Amino acid sequence: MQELKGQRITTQRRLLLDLLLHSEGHLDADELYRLAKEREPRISLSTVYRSLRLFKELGLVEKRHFAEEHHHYEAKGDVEHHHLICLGCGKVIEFEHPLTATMKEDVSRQSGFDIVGAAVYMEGYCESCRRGRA
Amino acid sequence: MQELKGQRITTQRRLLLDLLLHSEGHLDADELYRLAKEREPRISLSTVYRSLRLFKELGLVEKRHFAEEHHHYEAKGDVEHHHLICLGCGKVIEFEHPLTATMKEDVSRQSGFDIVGAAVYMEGYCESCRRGRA
DNA sequence: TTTTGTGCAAAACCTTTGCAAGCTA
DNA sequence: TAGCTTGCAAAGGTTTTGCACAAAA
Repeated sequence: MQELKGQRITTQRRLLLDLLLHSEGHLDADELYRLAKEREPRISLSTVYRSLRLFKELGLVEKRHFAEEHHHYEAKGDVEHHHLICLGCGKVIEFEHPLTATMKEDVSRQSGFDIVGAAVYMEGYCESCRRGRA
Repeated sequence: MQELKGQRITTQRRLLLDLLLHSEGHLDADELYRLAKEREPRISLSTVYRSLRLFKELGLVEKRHFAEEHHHYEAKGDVEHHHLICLGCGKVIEFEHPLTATMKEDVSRQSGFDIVGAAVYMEGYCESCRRGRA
């Protein structure tokens, strides 16, 4: 665990990072806090928030803003992936798409920005929710 | 102003919608509240929140979750556009891109979703911020 | 031993809600 | 007039912060 460049490696940080890496993704602060308490009952919610901010600054996790609610955090994987959210049941599906790279280049060229990240959110209704609504 | 299908047209709602339509977009609730108070000093923040929720339900505005902060609201225009945010100065640039349509179709076909909306967020550093950092 | 991180409690925010009074249709 | 909408104040939920103690380097 060299990942915390310069920052101290504490029991709490190791535990939280571990939970983020091994979870299926999309944890919010409170869910992470509850999971962490199972293994480390004295951990505090402030520590969870402070660690998440640190991890984000170090580029280890990403902070997502899904449709309606609060923030979700997800450990950064190798491939950039995007999110499709069902407005009916809230299910989140991840996908990749080759065109995002092209889009990034185009936007970068047109705007003069140095683009460091791109996120695509799509929303709609999944098959079962659509059946329920029809 | 037929836009409020069935809902009552009040001074407050007319004012808020007007501000949203004529602003350069990306107002948050508090900014909108301050603008509205200049013209209607007795308006309350609750009314702003209630109206924003209503407008959103009617499809008149969109709620955006930019990089770090709280929600921003933007009147829905004719063309779907996306956002590029400068991590240095916070500037928000809007852009359109033809490939999003293709992407929507692909994702819809692969997932079986009926996709009703797509949003692309990119972040990076604009030219002047990049110069400052170099 | 020095510096950084933690837990706790309190504060700061943003957003929603209950209720009596006001306004729209 | 009947019912929806408002303003106010209070509550709710999430996130941040101050401080004394604990842990890491």
